[in-house]
Amino acid sequence: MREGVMPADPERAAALELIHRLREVALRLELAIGEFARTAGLHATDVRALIRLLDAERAGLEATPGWLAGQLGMTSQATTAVIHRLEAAGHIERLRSRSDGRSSRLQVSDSAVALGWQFFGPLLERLITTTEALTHDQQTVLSDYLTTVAEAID
Amino acid sequence: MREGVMPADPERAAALELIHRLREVALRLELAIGEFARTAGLHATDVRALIRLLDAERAGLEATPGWLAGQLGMTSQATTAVIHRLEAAGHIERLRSRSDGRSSRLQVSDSAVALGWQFFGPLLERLITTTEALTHDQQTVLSDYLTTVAEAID
DNA sequence: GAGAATAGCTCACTGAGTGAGATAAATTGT
DNA sequence: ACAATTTATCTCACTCAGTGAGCTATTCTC
Repeated sequence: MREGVMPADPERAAALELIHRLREVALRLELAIGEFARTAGLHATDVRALIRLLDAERAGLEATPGWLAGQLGMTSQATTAVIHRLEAAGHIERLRSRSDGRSSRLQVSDSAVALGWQFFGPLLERLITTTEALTHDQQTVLSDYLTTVAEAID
Repeated sequence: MREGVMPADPERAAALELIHRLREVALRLELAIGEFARTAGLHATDVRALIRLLDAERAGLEATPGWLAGQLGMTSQATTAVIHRLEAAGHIERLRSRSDGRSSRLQVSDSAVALGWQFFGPLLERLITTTEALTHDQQTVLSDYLTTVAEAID
């Protein structure tokens, strides 16, 4: 069954198993996002956009439509549509960028944050509990590993 | 800035940071899938379907259209379309299920595996190297954590 | 074996995302 | 200072992925 792809190297097999588990988590997160989108009357893309906008806010970056397009891996036109949808739903506000007159600053509204908190709150609490149960050293290992993986994907 | 969502509890803040990092990995994986889909002339959904089918094969499960629909979080009609696209592209084969005459068994073709290996191979090798660099204990911590997280999401 | 439930499909439709091209602000060259 | 170029975003027309309604065939239940 698919020889050549998974040779009988136990170390390698264990590493693959772990990577598959990580992918499994990624996939389930994506499904959760889709489910949330459905309950909120949004699309998965819209939710992903909101998440990225909140990330930008947390990191202190200025979120512009162009930046968002890059984050979503979509064209600027599609991103324009996403922004219009989110704006119409009252989930984001478009403020003028004072550094560049062509661009605009995107800001997530409090209502959107509350909505996300309502849906993802319980899950997040569970995850926090799970994470806090780890020792500081274990958390460091995890954090370093995830950082390395994120860079490897890019 | 968004008071109340992230209180000044250092333990909690560290846990949140870690969870955000995990989400970051999930997001980048999704982007990589989208990029692969584009180069292969497929859609992100199609690639996700192939991944799930390979997962099923690895786990020794019989992958039916209905099962796949559930895995993708989509309707059965949309899944039918996905299957038709993948079948037309020669990436999967439809075999008759002998346990249930209404259903069919989906099997990923060798060409699709080769295609995926070609694109994700280098990334996978990097990830394996990163993962193998960990001690056995560290791998166990990671594996357990990821398993718990996956269950928490469900 | 009749009735209910289940697995998958076709059809008609909506709308998300793309390509081509327009507009307007910023940057560069002279 | 001002024309030429580049950059950031948007509009328009179109394609096709995904949904809802409803059909057929097979399996399960009594």
